[in-house]
Amino acid sequence: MADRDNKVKSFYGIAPKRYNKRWEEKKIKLEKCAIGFRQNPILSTRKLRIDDLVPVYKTFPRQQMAFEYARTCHQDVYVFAKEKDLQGKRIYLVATLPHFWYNYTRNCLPENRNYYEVIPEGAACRLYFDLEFKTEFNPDKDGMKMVDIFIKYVCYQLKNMYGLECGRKFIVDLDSSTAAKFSRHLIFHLPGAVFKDNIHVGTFVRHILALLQTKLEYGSEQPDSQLAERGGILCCNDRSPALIHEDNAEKRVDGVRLGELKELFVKDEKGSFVIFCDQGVYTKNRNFRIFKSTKIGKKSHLVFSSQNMFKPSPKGRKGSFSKDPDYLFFLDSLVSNVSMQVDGKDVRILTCESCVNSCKTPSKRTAQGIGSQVPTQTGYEHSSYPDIDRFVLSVVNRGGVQGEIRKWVYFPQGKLLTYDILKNQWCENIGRPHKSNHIMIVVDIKHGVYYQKCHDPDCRRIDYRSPERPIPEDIDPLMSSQRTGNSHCQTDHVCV
DNA sequence: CATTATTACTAGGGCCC
DNA sequence: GGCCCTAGTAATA
Ligand SMILES: Nc1ncnc2c1ncn2[C@H]1C[C@H](O)[C@@H](COP(=O)(O)OP(=O)(O)OP(=O)(O)O)O1
Repeated sequence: MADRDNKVKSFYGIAPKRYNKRWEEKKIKLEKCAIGFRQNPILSTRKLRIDDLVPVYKTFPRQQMAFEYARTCHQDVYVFAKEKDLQGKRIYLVATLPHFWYNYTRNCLPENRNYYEVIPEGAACRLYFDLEFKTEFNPDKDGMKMVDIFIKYVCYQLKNMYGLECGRKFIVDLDSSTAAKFSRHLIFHLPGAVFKDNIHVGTFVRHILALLQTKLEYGSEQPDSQLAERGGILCCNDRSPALIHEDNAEKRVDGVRLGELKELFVKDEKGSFVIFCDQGVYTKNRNFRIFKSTKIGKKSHLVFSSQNMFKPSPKGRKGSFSKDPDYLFFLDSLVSNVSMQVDGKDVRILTCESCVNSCKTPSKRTAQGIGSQVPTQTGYEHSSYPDIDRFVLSVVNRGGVQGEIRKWVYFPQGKLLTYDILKNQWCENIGRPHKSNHIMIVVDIKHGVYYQKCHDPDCRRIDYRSPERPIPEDIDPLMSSQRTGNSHCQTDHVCV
């Protein structure tokens, strides 16, 4: 050991005097160099810092190629799409966020900022909304007020279905409105939670919007409305679902007046009334326009709206742009930029699955089949769920006829409550009432939905079931039991 | 060389009453 | 003729 120390010492030992002058010259030379570099920095626009990532910025003509490349990157890269022409053709870009931001803000003129985030199929993401309507067809609509009402309703449902407290300060609110079109993008930062992917977000959104319609129809004096649910899209032919009786307009669902909810409906180009929330933006690899981008050829860049109350937090942000408030805002405005840990805690993964899809298995599981194995409860007129009875009556009292409950049967195994209906024989399968056969309403309590079946031999042969529709969640025993009785495991999962 | 994913609409064939 | 199913096309975001 001592031997080695000596060797090191002699090697690094005091240099002979004759070398001192040479060192001095070198030192002066280096200092001159340093002054030169300081005056003419090589990286004149930007200094690379240790916190910065190795740059990744590569374009591809096909989305698939971009994702294949992204998979080979060992860093946190994102796929963006850039519009090439007015036909909607795109090129795809793989980049780390700081390098994307650098080129986006420094090398790209505002009119060329035609970029979209590609929300990857299967990737965890935030709750997001595309809210829009044409001013031309809705000259008197107050978009600002509508967004506030919409947010209140969504927050009510988040609390209701997932127990989450949300509000304005957790919501990135971006505006892209023009004289012709009111247009907003909302991105929710749910405290400690993200959705499993954007398909689950879509199921959640369609579910709460279908419930919204049920709320508006429920208790209406004019049940024979033109309202029609087509493929889950809220739509009616010629008028707003302003069917609320005065008595109900002041009713509140957790601070949202029912009378306000009808304001969320607008006229579209075909003259139909539709909700101003676009339900088409929840598909695989959906492009979603980003902060400071405009559609190609237009001049409506997404900027933070005057109503925005979200403040980006610089906590944990590193790199050259960590002090650029727009960059921090950009990071928080992305739908798929989520971390799985917040403050050392795992974030909840929210799911929302559609029963309509999951029940598509061709196996014939009839309500009767399930009930045959276990004892069922049965009775007449009133079941042990008076709220559900009332709801079923409201369903069969549409169209100017007064349906009645003849008999109910409860199948505990499948949590199905079936009602035999008198005096209303309307069957969706044939689009008109049956002449002699009666219909049934089946309430699936577990999934919070109902559908119609009937005793007609033709309908039975094909095991006909109408499309499932949600039952109002405030009379839904499932929702309350999930929240109160099952706190430790299933709270994140909702099947609708 | 190169948009993508999904839904709405349409036309034609087979089957039943 | 009416209804359903299917495949191909158009439309939409
Ligand atoms: N032709 C297309 N090809 C691929 N993705 C598209 C296409 N058109 C729209 N998208 C994607 C990107 C959009 O951000 C998203 C929603 O569409 P859309 O509502 O028309 O635009 P937008 O919400 O970005 O702007 P705005 O509503 O202000 O016109 O769908």
